[in-house]
Amino acid sequence: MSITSEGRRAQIMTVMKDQGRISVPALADQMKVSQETIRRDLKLLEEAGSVRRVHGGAVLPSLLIEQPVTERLGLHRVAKDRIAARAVELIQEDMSLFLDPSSSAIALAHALVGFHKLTIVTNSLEVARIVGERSSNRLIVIGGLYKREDAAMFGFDPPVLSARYRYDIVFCGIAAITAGHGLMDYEEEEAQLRRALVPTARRYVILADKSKFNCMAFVQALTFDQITDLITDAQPPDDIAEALGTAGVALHLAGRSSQSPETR
Amino acid sequence: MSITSEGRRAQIMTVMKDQGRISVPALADQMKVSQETIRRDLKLLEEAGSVRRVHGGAVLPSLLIEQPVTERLGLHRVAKDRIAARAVELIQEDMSLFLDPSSSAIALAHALVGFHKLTIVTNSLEVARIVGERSSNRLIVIGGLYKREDAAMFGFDPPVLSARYRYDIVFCGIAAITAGHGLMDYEEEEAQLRRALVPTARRYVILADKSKFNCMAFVQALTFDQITDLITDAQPPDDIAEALGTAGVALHLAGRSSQSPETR
DNA sequence: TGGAAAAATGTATATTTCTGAACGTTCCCC
DNA sequence: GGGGAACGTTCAGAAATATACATTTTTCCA
Repeated sequence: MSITSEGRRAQIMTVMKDQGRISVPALADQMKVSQETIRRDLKLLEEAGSVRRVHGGAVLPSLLIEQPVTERLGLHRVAKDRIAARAVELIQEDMSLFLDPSSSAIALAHALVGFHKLTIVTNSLEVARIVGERSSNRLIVIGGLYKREDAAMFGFDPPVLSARYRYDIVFCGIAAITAGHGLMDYEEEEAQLRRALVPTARRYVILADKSKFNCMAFVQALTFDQITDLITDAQPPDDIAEALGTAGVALHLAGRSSQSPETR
Repeated sequence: MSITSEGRRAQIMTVMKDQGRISVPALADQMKVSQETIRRDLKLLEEAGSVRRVHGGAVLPSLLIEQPVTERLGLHRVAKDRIAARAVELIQEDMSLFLDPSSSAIALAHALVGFHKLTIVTNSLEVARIVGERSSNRLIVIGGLYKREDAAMFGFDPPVLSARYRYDIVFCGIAAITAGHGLMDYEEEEAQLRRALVPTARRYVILADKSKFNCMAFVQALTFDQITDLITDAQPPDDIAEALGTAGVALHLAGRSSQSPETR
């Protein structure tokens, strides 16, 4: 069947995705190798993040994610909340908004409870849940194939459907920003969605905490001149600030200062 | 089923989320391990914050008890769980299923965690959330305008999209059943969806607890000869049973017998 | 094409982890 | 306060894993 060790590991992943979990003896029997070899394979696959090892075998990591999705927001939660608060200042009743599947957009969704007459469009299951449960705004959900990593729907509909609408503001998160490469994502599908939204947006707002500056991701999603606003929580590096200025992007700093300029 | 201890704890969590509380002896009996092992599992799960231990067993921590749609599920919860357990018996790996936005379908969604290779299509946000979080099955969400009362999407897509697919089984709840009027809904949109699904279904299964018999609703959604199976928790009245028989609908009774016997 | 180095695999043994039973303690209910 | 059920602790056996080393296979350069 497969002679190389690499091929065997690929086979293991096939079985894993098929069954969700697998035991070492079962794999050894199936692959006609010793259990030790299987353990070495699983060790490698674990280091690659493809599986999670447990006593007796291994399971797919997705099966173990049990924390509520609200927890996943946790990484730069305070920063995202501040950014969301700043984003709310751009919103007025009766506007139509698009929220993408990013943790920043989830934070923003939470902050929308004060509004009642917005039209909110999203392909994020989490954003839909929050808006659907907690506000009286109009909600339109974009369907498609569900991607577990993003907790969102992709595939056939997003490009088609989003082109049907015109948004007063599109809110998107982003994986990475550099002066040279613009705005980047980790996955092509997300990048495609963000590009498809460009012509539909009167105003295109990127939500990005400072950890996104000057790191890299795989896919170039947007250039600076395709967006209109960037909301972040710290002054970006000089080269990025200059690129933003050249492209005419409005920079909003979210922080204690911008919360209430008055001494109140 | 699962040999690993990790898998057993995952199973315990499944039972927990299903029933809200569980006793040590019941779990030991169900998992075929000693009560001591169960106590160790519960200890670990408590440390992880997944359950709260009480004398005699464990309960879900109050924070994890969902209120929105699960509230509705509470009404005839035990019956719906039994019906879901019976419905699972009709399902096999690799099947394609449609789940509608009904509390019965939500109960069924919870019961699908044992499967890994299903294709599940739904326009219910709640079903999507459950399937998306807790299983590795393929999930396709139908988009549209969100209706708060149903926690589901309706409007432009359901009739179009559902016609794209062919389902091995369509599972639907229903508001009311009488011998004379067939299967009824409260709202036209739900009825439209259920009618639109008829030509796409190889098998059309209605999930209905006994409280649905001989009450009335506004919209006639389906006739008996449009469905193939009815799963319920009590023998229906004679006239309905006769109508089902005439239309060739298979009647499945879900009861304690088809469940694992509980000492409680 | 040898043939040695490197990688992969198998085997043996030590170590860790898991499990169940025994026994003493705690808690609940009458 | 007492009986019984539930709980925690400890220990030994079993299972799984890690480590060390021998053996085989592959690679690749002279």
